[in-house]
Amino acid sequence: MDKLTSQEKDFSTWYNNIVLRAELADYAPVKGCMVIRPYGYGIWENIQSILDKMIKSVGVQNAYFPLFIPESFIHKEKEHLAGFSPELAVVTYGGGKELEEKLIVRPTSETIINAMFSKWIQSFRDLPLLINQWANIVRWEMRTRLFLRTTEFLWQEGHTAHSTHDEASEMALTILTIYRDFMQNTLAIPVIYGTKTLSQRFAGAIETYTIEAMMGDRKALQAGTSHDLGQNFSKAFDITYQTKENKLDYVWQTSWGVSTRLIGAVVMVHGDDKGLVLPPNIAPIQVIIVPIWKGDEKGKTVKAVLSLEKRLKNNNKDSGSSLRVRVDTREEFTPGFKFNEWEMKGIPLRVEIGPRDIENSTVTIARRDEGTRMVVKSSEAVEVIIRTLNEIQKNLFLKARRFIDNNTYLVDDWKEFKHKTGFILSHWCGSAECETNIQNETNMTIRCISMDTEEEEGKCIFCGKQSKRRVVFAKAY
RNA sequence: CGGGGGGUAGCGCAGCUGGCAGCGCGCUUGGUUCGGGACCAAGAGGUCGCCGGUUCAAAUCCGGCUCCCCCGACCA
Repeated sequence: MDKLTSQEKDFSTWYNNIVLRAELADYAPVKGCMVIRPYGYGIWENIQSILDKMIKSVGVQNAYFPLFIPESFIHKEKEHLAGFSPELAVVTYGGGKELEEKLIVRPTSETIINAMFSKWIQSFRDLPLLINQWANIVRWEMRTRLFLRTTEFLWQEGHTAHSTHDEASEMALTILTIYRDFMQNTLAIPVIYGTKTLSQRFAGAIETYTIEAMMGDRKALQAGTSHDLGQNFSKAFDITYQTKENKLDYVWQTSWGVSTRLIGAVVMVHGDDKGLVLPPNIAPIQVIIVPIWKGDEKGKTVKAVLSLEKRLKNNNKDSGSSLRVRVDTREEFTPGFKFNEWEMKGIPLRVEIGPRDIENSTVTIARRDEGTRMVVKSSEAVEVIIRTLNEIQKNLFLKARRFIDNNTYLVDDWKEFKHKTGFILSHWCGSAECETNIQNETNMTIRCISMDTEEEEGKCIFCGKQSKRRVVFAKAY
């Protein structure tokens, strides 16, 4: 097996190699599309199951809407249409005949879901209506990258309707908080969060909230969005309800989503030159046990290995959160080969049980995040493994946090601004013109107007006009 | 859409001054190994991206087409 291209040498090649060699995904026969392989899909399933519980915890229910959207629906909200029309896939034939009305393959489901909402919502008693769906969508992007931007991708999209703007706005922020917590606690990826500028707002929203993460090459990746849609869609789709006072009013709405892009983020935030590094909370395999034997020791070794596997799997079994463990008993590979292979796949912990361990009643435990090894008593193995997995989860977050901190700069000088890479906190006057000029000259965009920064008097980094707060600039994926 | 690279065994590639289609890894079988990518032996595996042309003869030369990847513009 060849060595990986290093991150340092070519981050993009490194990323592609990891995705392919860790068997997360493969290129599909259709341009811009990918096949998510079992190992990569296992990560997605873990993301789904954890995030799904969080979404449901605030009263949202799952449903499923069709892949096809009548073309006329897309035309109902004009900003939405303008934003999406360049990247739509359209079906014109079906059953051997040209269709009377073309069908759009959904690029997002606001239109078809809201068409249904207008049927379902009559009274204030029907509100709030809180719906989520796990689905695939299609956007005909010019340039694609595995997980980060593919023609078809998987995501969850939430769509809600409320009786007041305050309530809708609060919903959009509640979801933003859920996304932030999920990123940080589950994926171990620190994020900044805030609002998008007008020019980067979702097509049809009155406010777009975003969470942004920093990848290993210091570029930003938008990891999730939550939109305050105001009444734009309810007016376009005539979603009205009768108030307590017997008046007719339009509902206030939100929509929000995260996608399989998160898997790409995990790769680019935690991965290293040995391969993938997975946070234990989403790793399909948390512990890999590698038996090592010479000659006739096989029987004893396998017995010890299977016994440890059983103890790990039975731990906490009743609470449904038992450890995900696998034993690598393949005889056609040497231990050294297996070590490298499982490191490529990012397994958080490796347990080795060999002749020395058998003799001393110990096991050897190797951490993927720090590359360290320790020998512990067999009787204490389960306890140590659980504790270490927790430490790895925390350590990955702290390392990533430190990386962001070390690559975030307060910049007030234009020359300095142009030469920095990372998150740049600078003043901006608020004009779209400056935003565009800055992008043209530096390739950097405003990632978000962070909710964590205080108001502060200053001067726009580009034009020098008055500014009330710093915003976050970065080059982005 | 602009710039670059590429399509030859499952993967990575060589062969391109026409003349029996190769190498490494992987795969199969048997044996020896096993604490950081083991070794020996014997095997299996190909319409050289597609169409056409030149030639006694084309992976190789000529024309056309097509698909993929990377960098940029666009975007989650």
